Amino acid sequence: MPLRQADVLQGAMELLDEDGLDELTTRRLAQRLGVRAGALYWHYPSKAALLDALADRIIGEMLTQPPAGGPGAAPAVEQDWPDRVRELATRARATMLAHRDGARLVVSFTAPPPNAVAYFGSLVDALRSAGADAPAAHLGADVVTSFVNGYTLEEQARQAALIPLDQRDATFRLELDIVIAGIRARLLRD
Amino acid sequence: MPLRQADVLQGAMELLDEDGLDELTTRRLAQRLGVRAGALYWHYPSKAALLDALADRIIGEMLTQPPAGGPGAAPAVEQDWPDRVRELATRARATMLAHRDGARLVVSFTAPPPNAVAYFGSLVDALRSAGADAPAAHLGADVVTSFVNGYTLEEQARQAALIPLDQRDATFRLELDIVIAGIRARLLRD
DNA sequence: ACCTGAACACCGTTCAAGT
DNA sequence: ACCTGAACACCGTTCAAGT
Repeated sequence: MPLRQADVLQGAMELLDEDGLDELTTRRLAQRLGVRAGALYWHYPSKAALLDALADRIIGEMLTQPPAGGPGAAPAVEQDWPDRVRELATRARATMLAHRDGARLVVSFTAPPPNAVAYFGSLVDALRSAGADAPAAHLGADVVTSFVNGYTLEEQARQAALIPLDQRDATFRLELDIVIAGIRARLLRD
Repeated sequence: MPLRQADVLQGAMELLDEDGLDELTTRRLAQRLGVRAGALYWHYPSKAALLDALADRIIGEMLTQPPAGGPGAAPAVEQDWPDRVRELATRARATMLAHRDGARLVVSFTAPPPNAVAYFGSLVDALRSAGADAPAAHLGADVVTSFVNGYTLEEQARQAALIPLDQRDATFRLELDIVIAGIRARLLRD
């Protein structure tokens, strides 16, 4: 049976995880799919478009459920905003680290794809729920995003396997808390 | 007269600024230097090594004079630590923006080259002078670096020319101040 | 010491033609 | 609708041989 777009994307994901971004060529991907390189252009207009779709798929893995009590939720523990921001930031980093060259790929799209917009929106919502107005929440979401991307990009580039993961986790957590403290001080008390 | 390593680096810098990182190929660089591609390998062992050198040269442009009153300096205004951090962060962003694909290139080296180490050291010194102990200063320098890199990378990627520069400058400044406020709260008062 | 010539093993992309 | 075959215009890198 013929290839569908989803098969191409799936193959690209597997090739990325196995061999990394530099080995993810149209020819190698085509070979893995049992097809010639030219065939890919029936499914995606360019390699760049395929990589954008791949980035968006990875970003999709960062998305969590909305904050707390939806309909039928226990009235229970409302997650406070720092915990919500920590959850989103932590998932973003973990997701990028889970894929070879994940940070490099995620940071390389040209126009923000749907899931990137959704992710950013979750961050904005968390800050609005804490009392920030729209411009402030946008600013805060942007600092968090920039920090997480910059941090993870460097971590992944320096093959940080030299430092054990739990230690890197702790450092990330400490630095993230600095950013959160800054948001509290400058955006939620001014 | 024959080419020297410095000529090759200079040519690479010019080609980067004119045409961007994707057009910076060994063949095009060689052509600009009046030489065949293979000749470059007498000066640099690989294209990656050349790009590392180029990144380090750009990072060198971020370095400023050490903080304040050296020998013979006016006893005058001692720069306080937030201003020093702001200066370093602002110069880093401005330098990356000044070169086409500057952020992408700076963020892509494998092992931190000399100027990157020096730059990071300046940031650490600024925080130590503010009373942070060594681990805290390191943490703080790292948050600033991650933030600046993540921010500038995205800014430059999204061809942010849509938004006027002075407005982007203002946003950067606001977000940087959030990071600085976090450092003050978590590293200089605990 | 520094470079050429020529090759090797690749790339992304296009497109007539096939089924 | 989906793919092949074959080409086009490139890559980075190596290395004998030239000067």
